[in-house]
Amino acid sequence: MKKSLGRRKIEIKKLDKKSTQQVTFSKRRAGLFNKAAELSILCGAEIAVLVFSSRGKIYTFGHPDVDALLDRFLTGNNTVPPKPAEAYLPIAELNRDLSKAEAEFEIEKRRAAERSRNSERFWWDEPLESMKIDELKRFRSSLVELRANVVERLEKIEDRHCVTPSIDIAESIQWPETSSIQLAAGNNHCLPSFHMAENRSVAMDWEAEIWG
Amino acid sequence: MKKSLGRRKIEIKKLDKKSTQQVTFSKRRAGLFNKAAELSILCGAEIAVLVFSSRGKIYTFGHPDVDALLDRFLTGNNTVPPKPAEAYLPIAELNRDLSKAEAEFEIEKRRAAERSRNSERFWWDEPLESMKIDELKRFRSSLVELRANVVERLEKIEDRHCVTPSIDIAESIQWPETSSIQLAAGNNHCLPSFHMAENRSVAMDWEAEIWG
DNA sequence: AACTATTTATAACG
DNA sequence: TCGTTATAAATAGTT
Repeated sequence: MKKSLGRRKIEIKKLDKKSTQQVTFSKRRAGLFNKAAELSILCGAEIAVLVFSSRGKIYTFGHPDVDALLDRFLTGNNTVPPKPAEAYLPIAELNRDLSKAEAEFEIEKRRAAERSRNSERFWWDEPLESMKIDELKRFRSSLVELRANVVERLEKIEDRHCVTPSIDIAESIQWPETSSIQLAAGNNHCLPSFHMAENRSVAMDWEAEIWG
Repeated sequence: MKKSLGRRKIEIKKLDKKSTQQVTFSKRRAGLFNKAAELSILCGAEIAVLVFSSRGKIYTFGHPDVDALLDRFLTGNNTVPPKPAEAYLPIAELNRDLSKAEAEFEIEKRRAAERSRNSERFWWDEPLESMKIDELKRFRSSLVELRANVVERLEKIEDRHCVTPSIDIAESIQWPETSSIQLAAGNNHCLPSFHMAENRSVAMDWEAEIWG
């Protein structure tokens, strides 16, 4: 007899139920750190992982040491085989044939910034094709964050009370050579409830607006 | 007939064979970044992952932005991350610019189509790894979700504003002060993974994924 | 870079 | 939060 249905497939989108999100956050954070540890051991890689929970709590994993890795990353003191110089050069330097496009893009970007400044449009309305890929990722992230913040802010207004943002001490994982991996457990605070839109026709209108 | 023995269990220790290590590094690094992306989306977490290969090559994953997260971590300024001022404009202005933005968006799309027709390759047309395509899929669904939710919340707020005039909604939702737009190009720490290049069919798949 | 047989991760539940 | 279980997802070895 079945004691459980077992694992079910889920869509990768923000979990609406806070309890589920909490559990999933703990489990997957542990899984992520474990994957990072395995990768570093198997391949001799050095890895730092920083995780900020939606409530601002920090969890880190680092081998051999988070701060050392961050310092190495930020100062560029990456003295082992020098990374390709192009990795930190402007895109325009990558391919001369694209210089014209690059210039166009820069101009378009300035225009966009100007428009945003004038409130003629919003940053999240920028044409997607004018962004490079990591900007797309940042854009997406901003949207997700925007949504979270709008919702949270509206919750505050509706509930007529303020929520004090918490500042938590980082729970860090640093591990000595060849030791077994320790995973820190953390507790989360409640998230503002978040409801999916029920008016799908409106959603589809929006979708059509963006995706044509 | 068995075409392979399938996955074998391995001990988590440094891989001795270089070729194996390289392949494993690529596979698991992609897996790690994917896990990080899923966790950040599912739980609204902000995550930065830095990976230094044994040869010193740097790969990073960041949500929403590696540099911003590192800065947050190092400065201990672990409050709610700053958002573009535009994200907090009065609600009344949210709807106003949509049609204009849509029109501009259409123009931008046509320009892109034109470039495409001329076989003018741009750096953002470079084919992506499956992982990044996956992220873009999630990006799109996040967009749709965001729009649905914004619309829903605005409708709710409008109703409430009529019923309970004790709170000035528009003023409450506005953010005090923020400076710059996030659209400006930052460092491109993920560049190594953008160098895959030269598979046009994949690029077209990616474009189709976005423009549907 | 594909392909599978397996191992590993994890969603739902108690 | 912890344990269980069934299932989804990742991936080691091979081609």
